[in-house]
Amino acid sequence: MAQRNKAPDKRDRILQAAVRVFAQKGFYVARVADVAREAGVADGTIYLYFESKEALLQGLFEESMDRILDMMRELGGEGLPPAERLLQFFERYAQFTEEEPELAEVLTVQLRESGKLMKQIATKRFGEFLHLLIGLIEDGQRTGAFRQDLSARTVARAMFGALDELSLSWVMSDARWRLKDSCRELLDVFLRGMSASAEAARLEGLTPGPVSDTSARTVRAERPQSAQGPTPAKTEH
Amino acid sequence: MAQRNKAPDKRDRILQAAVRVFAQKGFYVARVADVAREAGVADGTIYLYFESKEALLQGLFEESMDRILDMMRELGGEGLPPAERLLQFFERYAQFTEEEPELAEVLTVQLRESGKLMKQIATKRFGEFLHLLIGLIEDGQRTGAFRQDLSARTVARAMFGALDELSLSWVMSDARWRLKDSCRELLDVFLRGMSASAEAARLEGLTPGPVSDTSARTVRAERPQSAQGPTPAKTEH
Amino acid sequence: MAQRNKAPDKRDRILQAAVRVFAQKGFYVARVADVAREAGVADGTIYLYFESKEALLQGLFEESMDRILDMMRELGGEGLPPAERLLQFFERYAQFTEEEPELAEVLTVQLRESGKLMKQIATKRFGEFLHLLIGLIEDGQRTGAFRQDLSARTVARAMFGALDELSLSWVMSDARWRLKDSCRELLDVFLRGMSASAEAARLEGLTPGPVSDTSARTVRAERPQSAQGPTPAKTEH
Amino acid sequence: MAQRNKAPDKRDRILQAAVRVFAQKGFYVARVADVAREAGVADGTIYLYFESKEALLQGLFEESMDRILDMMRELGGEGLPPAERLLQFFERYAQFTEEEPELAEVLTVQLRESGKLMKQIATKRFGEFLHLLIGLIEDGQRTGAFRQDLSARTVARAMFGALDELSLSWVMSDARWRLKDSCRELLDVFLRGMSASAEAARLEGLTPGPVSDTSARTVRAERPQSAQGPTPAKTEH
DNA sequence: GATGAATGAGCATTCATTCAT
DNA sequence: TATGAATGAATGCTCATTCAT
Repeated sequence: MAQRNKAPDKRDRILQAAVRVFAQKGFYVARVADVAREAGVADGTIYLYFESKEALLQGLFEESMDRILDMMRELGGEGLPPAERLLQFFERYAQFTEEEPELAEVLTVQLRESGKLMKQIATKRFGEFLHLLIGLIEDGQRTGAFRQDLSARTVARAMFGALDELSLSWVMSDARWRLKDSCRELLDVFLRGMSASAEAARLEGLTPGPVSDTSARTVRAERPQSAQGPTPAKTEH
Repeated sequence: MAQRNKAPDKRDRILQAAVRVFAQKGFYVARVADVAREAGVADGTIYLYFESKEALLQGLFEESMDRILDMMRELGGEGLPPAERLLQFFERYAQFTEEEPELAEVLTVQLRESGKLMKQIATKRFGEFLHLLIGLIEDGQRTGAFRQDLSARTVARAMFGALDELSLSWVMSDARWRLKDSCRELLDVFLRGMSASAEAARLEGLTPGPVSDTSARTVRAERPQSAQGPTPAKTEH
Repeated sequence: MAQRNKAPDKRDRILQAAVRVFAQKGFYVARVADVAREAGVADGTIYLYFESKEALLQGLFEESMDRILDMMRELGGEGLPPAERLLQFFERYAQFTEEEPELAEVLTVQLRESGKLMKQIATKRFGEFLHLLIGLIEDGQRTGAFRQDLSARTVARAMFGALDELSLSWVMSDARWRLKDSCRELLDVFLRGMSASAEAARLEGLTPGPVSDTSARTVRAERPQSAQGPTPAKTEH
Repeated sequence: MAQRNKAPDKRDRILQAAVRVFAQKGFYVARVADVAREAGVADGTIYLYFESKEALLQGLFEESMDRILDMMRELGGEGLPPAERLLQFFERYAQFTEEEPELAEVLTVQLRESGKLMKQIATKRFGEFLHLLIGLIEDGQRTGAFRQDLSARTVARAMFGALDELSLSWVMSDARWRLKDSCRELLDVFLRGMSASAEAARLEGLTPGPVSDTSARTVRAERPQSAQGPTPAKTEH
């Protein structure tokens, strides 16, 4: 039966071992004995903390996602503009991946496989995660910073997919470029793409260094269709 | 070794059955006997056409990807503007997913898991796929339509990630909205985000219906910000 | 159903292929498909001539043994002394092995394994084979050439074992010495050992008790029975 | 990998069960499950002690041969005459067979099949075994007790073959005569045949041509080498 | 007769899980 | 709590045999 109180360090050691092993071999290929060896405990010990191999993955998933969710929830104060908060979101996501690539890989890959394996488990926390993004976008839409002809859900999902893919490709590649930079670049594209007024759509001030935005202003007039009517009809998920 | 002559229909039946079964249960959970039953053949028959369960997945992956790659390669004539060709790319991707959701699911999920299972197999064809996207973006950058301060590779990867995620979420949801619409919406965001001149970034003319394209021409001034200073430094993968 | 009339050449090709394949891989490791390929026929064709894989071995065994038995039966005229006929027996056996080492190997090895696999099949013909040897020895005993205190059956069996072992070791070794010479050498030992006239040949001093190497000759008294009658009581098989 | 510490009794129980099962059904026909049942353990338990079915046979072979080799190595003191030591060798071999007929059967049969299955494994220990015999014979040749015109290797191999065959026939027959007696009888023949002093023991009259038993002495001219020295040229293996 | 694609029973092996110590 | 030997159900794969052509 899963214990959460006693010898929490052992439980953690098992979880961390599981992260490493699952990242390296994949959940199905990894053996419980592999995790036990990596954790430095006996096979049976794992079953003192987790009911099954699957429960181990579930525990790993839940606790990791909780940490990520916590990290994401304390995004810079509510007062900050949505673009700024999105930047923080992206950067934290990148930072998390860079700091714990193995965990990121497990989450990234298993989140897919989970569609079959533990839909119910993942759904809840992933839903929350997604809703954080959706909320940020909707905030921007409310304040008028972001186009309102977009489905926040669609954009959020796409953002997550893009972010996740960059993250995965970073994790998979041995050569290590700056994931954070790529994420900023990605956000820049998204922000421009979502910008209600063309000139606003910049990473103004967000990117390090002096960036001028001068050409931005001239653009504004346009997006008639956004004015005239939602070019891309909001889509539902 | 796989036979391609004998009874091609049987080989296909097995592949199709594998798609259904793998989509439903996942590769590792699925039993070879499940595929056999679904295909209406004996267990052993599968081994007349594929060397192993893994080879079955590989065959499935390769042939599907080849079809997708073929589909993507014959994108509208070279003369069309990159934005238009990207739209076709997105639409075809969406259409493929809508038409063969089970196959899409297998590819989408396994492409991740493949990181462990069949990296070498997937890499080649997925690389080609990615390069199609990269090529389209680079074309746009060359013609001046797209910003040149972006890493085509990063954007392509992000695009794929976003597209893939939308596709997956569509596949996973039982309710079926119009994936193609979401993809258009997604492309709209990307095109605006990548647009060299803000005003040019439109889906104008791309979406069905009366859309004027006139403003497009004015845009070309080109990549001021890129000139003024690298807003988001190009990142590498 | 086994056919013995039509296309006898095909049946033979299969048998010969079986000899090669069984010799090379062993009966259990060899696949029916291996034999078919070696024979240049389709898998199914084998079953037109033999009821089963086991029947194939049986056929192979029976026909080979029949040839060997025929060869052994026409040993030099009845008039020849047993020793001479034994020599012919040994030489023919050696010759057969040298000429058809693969077949010899199959017979030699399978005759053992056959203890489990086809006791009944082998028994009959092997029994005949053994009886030829026994007959030769008994003839010698009758004529007084050979000691009568030996069990012809025991000696025959031992002879066969020795012959078989030499044959096997010859077959197994890549270097090819003259098997026939070894067999003659072997026979020489046996003939001396069986010789009725050799009064010197005794088991003198072999029985437990105080024995000295030098006293060997003098000791005889200690083994009165050896002196008085058949030293080694005839043993039964 | 095989464990030797944990529960040595269990490992032994498995080995003993394997002996019984392999003896009864033969290695290839026997199922791992049969051995498990016979040993009173679960199927999987076998794999805690042996890597594979084949490794089980190997372990069985090695440990048994080691026991036999040990038994044979401690033959009566070095001071005893070779004939005496050979007797002990034969008797121990017979005793071993009589005491552990099933093991003897497995070794006897598998030693043949091993030509294909585990040549490398068997070779080493069987080689040692053979060399014990060869050594005994060469000792006798050195002391002048045995003829020096014989290849010790050939004779040893023949001895083993004869011994093995007697052993096998004893094992195979349900009726149980005294194997030890047969072996003594066999040794008697060999000793006489190898005896240096037995002037009567000749291959006289064995060569083709008109030979009469009585004319033995006259014939010699035809086989000059037989007269002058080593009658049968020493043969090599 | 000949073929060889198809069959499916059968088995070695694995590994998540248990439980006596 | 912790252990790790033992368990045995589960499964990928093989291959002797069949039979439609």
